[in-house]
Amino acid sequence: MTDPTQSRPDQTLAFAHHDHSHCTGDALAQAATICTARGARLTPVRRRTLEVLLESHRAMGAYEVLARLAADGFGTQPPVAYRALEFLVDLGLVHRINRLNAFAACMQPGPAHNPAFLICRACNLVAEAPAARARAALEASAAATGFRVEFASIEAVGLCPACAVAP
Amino acid sequence: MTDPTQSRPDQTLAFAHHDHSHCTGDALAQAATICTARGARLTPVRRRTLEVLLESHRAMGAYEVLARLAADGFGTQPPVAYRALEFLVDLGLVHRINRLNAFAACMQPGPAHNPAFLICRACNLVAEAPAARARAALEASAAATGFRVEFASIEAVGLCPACAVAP
DNA sequence: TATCCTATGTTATATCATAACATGTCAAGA
DNA sequence: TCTTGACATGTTATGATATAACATAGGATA
Repeated sequence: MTDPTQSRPDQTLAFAHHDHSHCTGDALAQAATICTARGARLTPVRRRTLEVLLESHRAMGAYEVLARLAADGFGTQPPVAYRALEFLVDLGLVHRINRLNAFAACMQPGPAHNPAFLICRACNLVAEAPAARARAALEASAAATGFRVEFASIEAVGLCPACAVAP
Repeated sequence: MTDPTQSRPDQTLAFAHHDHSHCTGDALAQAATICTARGARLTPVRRRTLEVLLESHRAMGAYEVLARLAADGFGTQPPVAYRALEFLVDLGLVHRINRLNAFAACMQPGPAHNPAFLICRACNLVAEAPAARARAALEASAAATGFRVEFASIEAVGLCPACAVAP
């Protein structure tokens, strides 16, 4: 069950080993498409911000992202990172992980993609998991109190398969 | 006059009008019981911290709590509030709302109480909703990737019944 | 090419959180 | 009773996260 070589549902890259440069390239290409479709501009800082997150494949703090941007010759002050991140979050290309005050690139950008996050407390990798059922359950529960859910964040902390084996 | 005009599931006080001083008293009494049972001390600062949260019935930032404590003659520096809050969170008497970087008193303290939070974006009230089903769905989804969930936070933002009517 | 909108950059400051250490309190055991 | 040790409370200082406000630059288009 924790064997990463087994076949699995296609919704998530999860924690399995995979050709990371490949999935990074895919996500970047998708990002460009989505930006074009929305009439938004994937400028150099924004693009680089997304790349940084895609390459690390984990949640990064804004200041950590900023350091990378500064090293690449972009601005050195917090708003540079926060603005790029906000842009990407608004387009659904990056997710904010509230629990960590951090940001992670979205692995399956697209409409209505609104996953749960699985945060490994040992290695800090963040994976996305389908959350449709959990959201449905939450909305039913909320509806019983008359509350109308507009947005929900579902974040789990635990151990990823690799770390569960060798903690 | 604890009269919600309709009957509802008993798990949550939710957003219905209710005798707030009454539920505050109940929660305080429960808190004392839980502390005793755990061999922990509900000291004046800790007790007052819980009262402040119970009275407001919404999520409050640590510095907001601190201001109240300082006004009541307790310490004036951040650790005073953060330590009391941490103590209460550890005992399950207070929840941390990651999305808001804030804290809210637990309305149904007790074992294995691990609700979802419903945050009204208009009036900032926070209610708890049963999350067992949503958690089960999340765990199933996570298990499919081999991830072992140890803790999950489920937070929804939206409109409470009152604010949905008169926004 | 003048103009407007957006993006990028800066300085300064707000907000949230914890490390490190000093003092006080209280109960258990010498 | 006195000592001791654990825990609680308080402080100063600093770290970490985030945004407000304003200046400059770039590109699209009337």
